Order: sequence, then structure tokens, then C-alpha cells
Amino acid sequence: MDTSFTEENYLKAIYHLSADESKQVNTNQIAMVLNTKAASVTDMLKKLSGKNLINYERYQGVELTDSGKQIALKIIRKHRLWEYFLVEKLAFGWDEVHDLAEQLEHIQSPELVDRMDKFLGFPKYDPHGDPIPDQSGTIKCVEMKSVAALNAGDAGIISGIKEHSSSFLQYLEKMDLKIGKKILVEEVIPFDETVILRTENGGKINISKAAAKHILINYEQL
Amino acid sequence: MDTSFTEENYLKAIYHLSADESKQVNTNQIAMVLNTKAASVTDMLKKLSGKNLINYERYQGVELTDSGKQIALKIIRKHRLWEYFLVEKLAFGWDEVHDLAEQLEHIQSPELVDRMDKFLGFPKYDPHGDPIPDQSGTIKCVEMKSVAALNAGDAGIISGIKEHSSSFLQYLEKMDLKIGKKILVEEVIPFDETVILRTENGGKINISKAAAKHILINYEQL
DNA sequence: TGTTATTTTTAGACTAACCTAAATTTATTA
DNA sequence: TAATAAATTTAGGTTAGTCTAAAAATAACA
Repeated sequence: MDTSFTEENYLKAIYHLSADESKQVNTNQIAMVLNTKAASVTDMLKKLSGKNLINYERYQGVELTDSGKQIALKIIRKHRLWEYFLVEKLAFGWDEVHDLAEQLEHIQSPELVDRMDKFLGFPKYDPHGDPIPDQSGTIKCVEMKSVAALNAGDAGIISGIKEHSSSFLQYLEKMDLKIGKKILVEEVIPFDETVILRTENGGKINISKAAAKHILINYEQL
Repeated sequence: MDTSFTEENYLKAIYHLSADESKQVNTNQIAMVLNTKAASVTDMLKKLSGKNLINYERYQGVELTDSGKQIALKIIRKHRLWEYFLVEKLAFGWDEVHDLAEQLEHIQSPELVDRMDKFLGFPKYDPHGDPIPDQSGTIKCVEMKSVAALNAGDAGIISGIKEHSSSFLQYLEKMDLKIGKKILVEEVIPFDETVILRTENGGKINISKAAAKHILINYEQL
């Protein structure tokens, strides 16, 4: 039972959608993220259901089966390893690698993935701070908190973001807020909840509440 | 004007066929190497002709136009750079990388190719000794001689092979005849034209005429 | 040169993935 | 709860790439 390029994209989309928004994923959501039409999604859902990769009942939304989830995690593993490679070895910016990884994640060769993993030194997080699933598809579940939820005095390492638009990525670049950077919350201004961060070299960075919401801090990587 | 995965494979096949056997390439040859049927080939030839990537007249065989050749060379450049990467960085055997490179060569990103080239140190030859076209598609034309055409006393570096079957690749592996190895022809036995080679560390290797014919020596890489 | 054999092309059909437009089901709200 | 709105599915059609079987062109040879 082989999965096509397109099937893999659907499985990945469903995985991400069901991680974000609770449980059942609906047709329109999928159509949205895959840039396609609801009718096409329905066709594919029937097909994936026939292969037992999703549980699907007409009009009732959809969720991945265990084997569907396994496949999705394999794709995500590949995606994140490739992103790591592109940034660490080929010096791409972390905001430029997504589309390329989207192509590379479909290369079929378990051998390649594992060798790449070794070559890269078994990285645990991709350049956006998202955890890289291991060979068996296990994903390291880390507790991340949004910066907006921190209080003065809290500290941690920037480890992820909730928004992947290139405008936001460029904003982070400008503000010099990179994944892996250690920060301390110096103050939260009560008026508009602007957060004042202090970095290791003593610099101060002010960010709006809107931005703070989308930046995640990790306690695990310390 | 974008070229699909499949179109690229046809262009590459035509390129290789016209390099090997003189000029005009015929439908059946293409069908053979692409593992498809002549009828399918005809369909595609019409399509490629419409895009001005080949010169095609019914029943008369086919050849690449300049733009078709440019595209073919870009694919070949990618293929060979990926093979180099797989062997040099990920420690694959040079006889295992072909199928993988066949997938990777279709990744679309000029930026990626050039960064990879730089990362690898601008290699001139792939692990099979075939020259890697540069950015502009120029291929280094080197004079290669088959070992069977050498006389006692001649020396050079093993730089290519004319036969790519995995049985032959494994034979070379067993004999410890690797691309890049410096060899000297010590003697050619008149009886059956067995060639006795001497390697840099003083070892002797006997090869049959059949094998010698398929091994190429390069004067350029010295 | 005429006849057979081979190669190539056409004709017609299939599949995967997509689309639009219409029908149906579920959700919302007056 | 009936009526409207939104979401989803069905029906029918398109395109790229493939196939088989039959027809047409070229090549081989007696």
C-alpha cells in the first residue's frame, strides 16, 4: 500500500489541523490549507478512508487512524530534517526553507532519512523550534508557553512560533528574535500588555501583545 | 513555460540516448529506457515538440533543440550533484545512489542547486566519474580512453565506466577499482588480452578484456 | 521490386486529481 | 420549529499521462 504525493499532503494537513483545533477536522478547513476545492477534498477523503488511513463519515468530519498518523509523522519528520539541513548546512534563512522542504519531504527512501538524521547529529528541533519526530514516529512533547502568558521574571528559550506567515518571520528577523535565543521577561506594561524582554547580552526588546502570543518559550531545551 | 516531472525524464532520456548513439533517437529506444510503451512516447514527443524542446517529424526520430538540451543538462547537473552528496556526505555506496538521485533531480529550486554545489566544494565529477555540468550547463569535455586501448606503461586515473549495471558496479567494488584511483598498465597478456594493472600501493589487479573495455581513464584529472 | 517484418502512429479508453454547478445535509436563527 | 444559511457531497467534466489494439509508414530481404 503505497501513498501518493497528494495523499501524503492530505494526511499531513489533517494531522496539523487536528493538532491545532481539538479533534474532528472538516472538509472546508482542509480545502483551505491545501488550496483546493471542497469537492476535491471529499473525493480524496473517500479514497483515504478506503485505505484505512482516516476515519470518515459523510458530513461528520474526519480524523486520522493510527496508520494514517504514522504516515503523517514520517512526512513531518522528513520535512523538519530537511529544513534543519537547509538552514544549518546550506545557510538558507529559516524563513526561506518551507516551500523547499515541502518538495523534499516526499522523497521516498527510509535509508536516506536515517542517514540524514545521523549526518545532522540527530537534531531534536527544526529551525522553527518544532520537534522532529524520531524513527518510530514518536514526537517529543514539550511544554511550551506563549510569551504572552509569562510574568515579569520568567525566563526561557525561544522555541517555537504559532504563526508561520512570512511577514511574521521577517518581523522576528528584524527584532533579532531567533529560535534558541534565551530571554527574560523584564516587565509587562499593564496599559497595552507590551512585553519588555531582556536578552543574554543585555539588550532590550519590546514586543506587542499580538506578537507575544505567537512566540513560544520552551522549558525542555534549557 | 514549466516542465513537468515526466517531461524532464523524457528530455533526459533523449539527451543520454543521443550522446551514446550518434544523432537521431527513435521512439522505441525511448520507450525502452523509460520503461513505457511506444504509443505513450509518441504522445509525449508531440507535446515536447509543441513546446519547442525537441525537433520531431513523424516516423523520423527526434533530437533536442538548444532549449531542450539546456533543460536536460540542468537535470543532469542536479542528478550528479545529488549523487556526489549522497556518497561523500551520507556515505552511501556509489552503486546505491542512482535511484535516489533520480527522485532528487526533480526538486525545483535553482538556489538549492547552487548552494549544494558550493557546500560540496564545486565538484567536477560525480562518484561514477561523469562530469558535472556547471551553472550555465557547460559540461567539461574530457578525453577518456578505455583501459582496453592502453599499452604497457600507460598510466592514469580511473574516471568513468561505460556500463552501469549493478553487477558490473559490484564487480568493481570487489576488485577495489574505484573512481579516482591511480593505475598503471603493467602488462597486457597477448593470449586473451587480460590487463594487469598496478596500483599506487603496489598491488596488482588482473582484469579481463571485457571489463577493461568498460573502464575509462582520464588524462584531465591528473 | 514486391512482400514481409518492424517501427511508429492513431484511435479509443483508463486513472488520479482536479474542477463547476447542483443537490443534499447539517447548523443557525427568527 | 420552520426557514434560511452554511457546509458537504454528488454528478458530470477536464487534463496529464498512461495503456491496448489496430492502422499506417518505413525498412529489410528474397
